[in-house]
Amino acid sequence: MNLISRNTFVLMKSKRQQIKEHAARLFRKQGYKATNMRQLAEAVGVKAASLYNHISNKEELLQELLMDMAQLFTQSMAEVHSSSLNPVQKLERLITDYVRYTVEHTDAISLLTGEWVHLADDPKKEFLNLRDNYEDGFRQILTDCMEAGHFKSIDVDIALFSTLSTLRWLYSWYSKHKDFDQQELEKQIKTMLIEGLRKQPISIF
Amino acid sequence: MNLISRNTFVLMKSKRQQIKEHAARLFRKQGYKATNMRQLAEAVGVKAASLYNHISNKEELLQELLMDMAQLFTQSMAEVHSSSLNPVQKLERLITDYVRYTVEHTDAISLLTGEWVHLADDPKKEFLNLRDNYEDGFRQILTDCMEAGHFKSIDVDIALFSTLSTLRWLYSWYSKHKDFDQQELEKQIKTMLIEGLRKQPISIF
DNA sequence: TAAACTAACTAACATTTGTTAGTTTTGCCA
DNA sequence: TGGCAAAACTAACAAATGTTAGTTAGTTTA
Repeated sequence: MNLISRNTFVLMKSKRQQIKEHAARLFRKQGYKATNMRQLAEAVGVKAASLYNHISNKEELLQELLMDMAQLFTQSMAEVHSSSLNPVQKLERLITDYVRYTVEHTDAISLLTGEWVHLADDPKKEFLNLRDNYEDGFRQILTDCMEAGHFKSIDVDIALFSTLSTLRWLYSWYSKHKDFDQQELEKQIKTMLIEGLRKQPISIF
Repeated sequence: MNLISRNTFVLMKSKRQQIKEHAARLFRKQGYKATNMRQLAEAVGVKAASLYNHISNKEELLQELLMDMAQLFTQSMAEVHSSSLNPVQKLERLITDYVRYTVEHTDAISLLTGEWVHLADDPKKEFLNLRDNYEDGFRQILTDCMEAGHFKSIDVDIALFSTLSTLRWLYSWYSKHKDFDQQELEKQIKTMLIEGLRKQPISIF
């Protein structure tokens, strides 16, 4: 005992969490392979060997960062799936969640696009499995939107890929426009992705 | 002399070119940092030291692969810029070129998104400079489209980012759909990006 | 045929890197 | 205050990595 006095501040992040956040920032900037434990240690303000009092190895960091994010998306999809929203509303919710995750976890989110290749076989499978499930859920919702007559009937895989591309790249755009209001960003992305897909623009009604 | 007898086949690629292509494939699959010269050598069918008869160092490979692609885009933009097409036609041409480059140089194109971070300072600046110029040209054309009244007036930076996201991610989609006809892919991407952006869908006319 | 060049090979190098062992410091609580 | 656990430090390791040196075999040129 106890967290309060040991860490000086009541809500102070655990050392482990601090390490993960510094790791996310470095992995993003330099890539996982190009980031070494001495750099990470320096960022944390400690010697390299001391990191191992809090983590078991380097890959564990990448693994947890990726899985933490994957869990968020899995949860987002589960909530949307079990809701009673209509397809277009479901799509909007997914986009809202994606924008929020991007704003709240910019560094970790950025790792989702390319760094998972450095995972060992088993965690890689696990990660890709979650990602595939998310994509399948997304595809299903897009299909529902089309079948309900709300959207143009373009190839659903191309629509899916284009939509996810925009969302997956968002962290990069957001990093250069941190001042942009989150609500406004969310609205514009929805306009771009949803109204852009809609058979008839809302404005003509 | 001469290339013919030395290489057995008249149109045989130079060893240097072969190395670059293997490098592109490995850099894409594993990342630049995670690919070592012994792996590359094995892929080429030679010992690591022998590579240095054809290249001067590892980074040169990445540098040339990235610059080769950057030149393609720079040329594409220059041609479009000096053409007499209208803004929407210009946009279509950029998309056509992008799809073609992606199909013809899938591996090298994939490196554009993340691997440039591993360049040394000077080549990195050079690369990012070309990329920025391309983005500026693209932004200008989107702006022209909007001002000509062809497109919705959404934030041009968001439209730019969303469009480029789709194009930049295309290599990933294409890799899983190699059978998809290039012309058809081009058409669908245009529909998605251009008709999707258009104020009134063509279908209602 | 002799000289020159190309491109392969083996061996080895200096660094870098992730990680461990062993030790010391720190701060809480009895 | 003395004991204890957490967490820091120093030192060192084994492996991996990019690259160079020196050599050799084969091919082209003079």
